[in-house]
Amino acid sequence: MDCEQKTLITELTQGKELAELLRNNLNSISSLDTRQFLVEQILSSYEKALFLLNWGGCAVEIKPTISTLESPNYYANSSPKSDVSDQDCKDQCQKDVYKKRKTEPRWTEQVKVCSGTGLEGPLEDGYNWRKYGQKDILGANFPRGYYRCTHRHSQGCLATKQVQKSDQDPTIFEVTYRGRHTCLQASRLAVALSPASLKNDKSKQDKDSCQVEQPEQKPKPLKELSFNFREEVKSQDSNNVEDIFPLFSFPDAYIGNGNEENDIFKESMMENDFLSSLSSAFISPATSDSSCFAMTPCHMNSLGIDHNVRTPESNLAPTSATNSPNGYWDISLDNVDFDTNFPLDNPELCT
DNA sequence: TGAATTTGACCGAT
DNA sequence: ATCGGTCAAATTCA
Repeated sequence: MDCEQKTLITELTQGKELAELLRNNLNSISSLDTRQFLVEQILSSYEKALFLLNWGGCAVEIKPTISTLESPNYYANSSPKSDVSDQDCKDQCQKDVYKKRKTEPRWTEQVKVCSGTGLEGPLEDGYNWRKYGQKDILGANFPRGYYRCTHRHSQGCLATKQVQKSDQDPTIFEVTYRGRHTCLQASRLAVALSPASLKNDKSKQDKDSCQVEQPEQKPKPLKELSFNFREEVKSQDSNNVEDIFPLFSFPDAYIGNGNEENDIFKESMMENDFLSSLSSAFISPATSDSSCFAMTPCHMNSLGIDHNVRTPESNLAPTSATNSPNGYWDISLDNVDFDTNFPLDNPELCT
């Protein structure tokens, strides 16, 4: 086993132990700071592990994030030339941003809309999105809507998604996600767990129904909690391991801030053993990092819901979780549960 | 009145 | 030159 793998296992093991520690702390009266510290440590471990998987090597470096790339200071500080005009710098920044965005993790989720429920149109995925464009796509019957995270400017979150009604089945929306959410959308959970929202969960989609350009996503309850209103069909479309191991982050509400809603959350977690399911839930690429309530394909299977997996670039060619052209996807969802037996030393995973 | 959406223009990739 | 993705001014909404 080489140094790379050892470091990787060390980081993942550390992350697991920290997570267990955090779980124990949830039952105690430990301070918020303690729990936040644990969360930060967990995130740090996973970030390092992801870096190793992405770039290899033993030395863990800090690669610039998108937000830092887009920061004017980043380029100002990184450019050795002082005589570069502002315009040149701006142009270069723009080019690099485009390049970087092209390398963002990307995956597609298909959302089947159940007619007659009053919930036509893709339900929100728990994040707040703002529409920034719409395009007619060559060869497609329906336009494609472009959405970015509402917190793009306030928190520098660069997650985006594209929503397009399927040509084959207009009841299916193909949602392509790009980039991870780096924002903290605490309202997602707080709202979701409020008794009122749970009571009135089915709601307010009427305005947007049956429009491709519809999925207006203002802060609303987590629909993953009522996933029976839709089927999710997910697919992988990325060579980026972050799709498989999306950054695991807790919104504020997960961490706890002492308010009533959070108490409800904690009770809910204890009652339903939510934490025990997080390890599998958070690997759901379609819901990315903090969508801990999302159903993974495994869950869907367990519920007897069919799912197909396909990639846009493969032109709808059916594939499976274990049939990916890229090596990372060979880590099938069935195998990934952050079990201590996770086969990191399997050479096949590194091809 | 601020936030969200619409839509034509612009830009980079191919 | 064309296409997909993004920007940003205008418009609409709450």
